[in-house]
Amino acid sequence: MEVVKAFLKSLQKEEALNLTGGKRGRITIHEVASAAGVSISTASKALNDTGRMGAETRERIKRIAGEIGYRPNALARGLLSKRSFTVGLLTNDTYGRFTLPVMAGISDALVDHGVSVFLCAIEDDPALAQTHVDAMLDKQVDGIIATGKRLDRRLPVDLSNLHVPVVYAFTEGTQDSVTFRSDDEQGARLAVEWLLKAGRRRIAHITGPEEFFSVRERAGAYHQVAGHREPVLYGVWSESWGHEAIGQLWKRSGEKPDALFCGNDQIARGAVDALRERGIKVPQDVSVIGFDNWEIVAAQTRPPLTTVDMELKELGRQAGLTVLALAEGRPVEPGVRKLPCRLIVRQSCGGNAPKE
Amino acid sequence: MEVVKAFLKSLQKEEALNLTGGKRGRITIHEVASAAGVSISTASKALNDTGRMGAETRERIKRIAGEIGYRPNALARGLLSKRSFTVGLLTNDTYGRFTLPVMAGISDALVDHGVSVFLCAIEDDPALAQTHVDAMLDKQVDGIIATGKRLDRRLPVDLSNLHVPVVYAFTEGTQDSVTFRSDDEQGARLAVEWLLKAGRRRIAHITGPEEFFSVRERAGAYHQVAGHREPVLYGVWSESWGHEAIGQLWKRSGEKPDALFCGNDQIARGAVDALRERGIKVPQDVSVIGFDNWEIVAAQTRPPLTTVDMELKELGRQAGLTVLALAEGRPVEPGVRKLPCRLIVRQSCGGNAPKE
DNA sequence: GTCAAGTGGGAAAAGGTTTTCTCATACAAT
DNA sequence: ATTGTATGAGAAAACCTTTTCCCACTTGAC
Repeated sequence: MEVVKAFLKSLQKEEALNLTGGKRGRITIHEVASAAGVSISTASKALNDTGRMGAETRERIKRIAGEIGYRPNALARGLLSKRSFTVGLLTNDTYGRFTLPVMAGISDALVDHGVSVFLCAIEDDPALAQTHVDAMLDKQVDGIIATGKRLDRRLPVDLSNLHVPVVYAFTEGTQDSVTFRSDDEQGARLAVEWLLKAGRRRIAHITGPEEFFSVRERAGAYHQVAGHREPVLYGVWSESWGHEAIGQLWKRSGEKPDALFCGNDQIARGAVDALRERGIKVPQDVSVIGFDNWEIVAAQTRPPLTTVDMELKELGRQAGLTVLALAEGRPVEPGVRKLPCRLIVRQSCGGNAPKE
Repeated sequence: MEVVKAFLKSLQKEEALNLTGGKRGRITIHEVASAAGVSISTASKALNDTGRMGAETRERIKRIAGEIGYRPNALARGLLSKRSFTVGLLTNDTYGRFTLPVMAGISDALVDHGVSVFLCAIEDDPALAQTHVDAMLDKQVDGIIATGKRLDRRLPVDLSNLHVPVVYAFTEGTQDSVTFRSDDEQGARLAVEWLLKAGRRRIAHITGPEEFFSVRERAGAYHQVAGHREPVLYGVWSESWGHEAIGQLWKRSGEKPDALFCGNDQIARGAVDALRERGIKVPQDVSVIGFDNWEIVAAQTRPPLTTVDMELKELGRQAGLTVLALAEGRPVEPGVRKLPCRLIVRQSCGGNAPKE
């Protein structure tokens, strides 16, 4: 309601603006038409390469439009076409660790199509989420992409019966929706196989809380590939847990691990630090591999971490293209699409950098 | 006659709606009007609390609108009012370290006003930047906020002669524009004074590249408050530089510093690690203070870093409110506005946690 | 009984664009 | 000369709201 009030006020102000500086009033297709001495219909058809007209007329109109700096009003166009060339990105990942790459991918894929992206950060606040969704719907977004920080959690808002397409990326979607996620199992396999290939045999797995779906998936792949040689240490997603886990492992009797597969880069970093404090050399004595490829952590660790990248930008790109396809009415098969992870080789494992 | 025609038309539309499953075609004010048995003008006036009509008529229309789930089409509204309730955020900070808090502040301030935010990440690519700006302008944004990762650099695109208001936040603006930035001088003073208050006297300053404006400003404040007791070590913004700087300092003859004021949290972290490796205790032997309050770094350091927070979210909030004011034609004094920093007390300095 | 003022509500224009339909001209074929 | 057929271009409707008139009716006063 207060919105409307402000709106009234702004209308009054506009005249004042005209008086003060004449900044208002964009160039419309009417200006183009009258400058070219044609009707607006002809101008429109010329600019959109539709309709029939003389080639030289078309060219002339286009030229004039360019010269006077005409740009079509997307609001008017959207009103008619029911396409706003706008999508919304909804996220509850306040920190942006996952959202930012996804966002970059979406934007990257859609900017060529003239689509802009509303970013809405909702912090697990259902009311805020609903406010944002309503605002986007009012603005006639062509679609919504929901993203989060966890594969097995929903956003705190129901997106299932909207009249615009919804695509889920890195968060749990509804039945019959399109969902993009990383293939954590494959990523974990990549990591463990790399350690095996480096000749390591006693590979430990230090990871996050067991209730995370991706933790269980990665641990499963670890068990499968590594063959249960070492136990899995579940904890939290922090450096200090990585540090502490090394304490636990080295307190035990028997042979120590010669490799660590860590659930994320922060844990890996904590572990590497702990190993250094014990005088254990990475990668000579112990190889360490992380997960996430969070540059700020992985690249700044000494030595820099070899790690698994979930290719979130590519994930965002595909989510963007998919929501666009849906918006244009092209058919898209519903279901969960797993995108492969990629191993980023740095120096914490020995081994060589990848060819590419 | 007219009435009958409109009625027929609406009937047809409704049938079509029912056939397709009801997903297409949002509810418009026409539906509200016909459901309430009034004209669309009356419906509009009822919903906007304008015009004259019976109180019970107004209430009835509002109730019906609510019941059938009417939401006004922002495109149509915007076309008329020339306000889209949309602003653009332009950033070249790919990593999001600075942009994300700023974005959060903007969104936080504007969501109550029904304004949504386009996020455009341009990676120092002028062509990409222009594409995004054009797309936003076409979509009739009410204003643009430009933000970056450095106070003394411009975005690679000229925003000076747009017909929408532009506000700069954490990036260099043009003459006569409104610019928000952190008060790095005050922030640095805060840090050094805190160290002095903790009884430290030999305070070293390890910081980033001298060509950064904020580096010089912070160093200036350091000199002023600490009284030149120790030299300034300029380097790069990385942990390894912090690590190396400790090497340089401790290689020198004479008394060692008893406190470090670091140019950012990464440097501080590198320094803390280096000190620990030398068996020097933080904060008992040396107090360390960082800058940025980048949680992922500051909170995970052992011990967690006391650091200076630039209050970027508040900065974003003010930038958002300012661009809104400008969009509504309210007068705003141009110039640079410095926002105070805040000291976040953790454990790397001794001292107590703040009261609040 | 007429007039003025007040009240409740509607018709229509406006905003910028696209699209469908119609019209006018020219030219070829009959 | 008449019909038929391309061809080029314009008029008008449509998208959904808001806002500005304007009309019809009631009431009270003279």
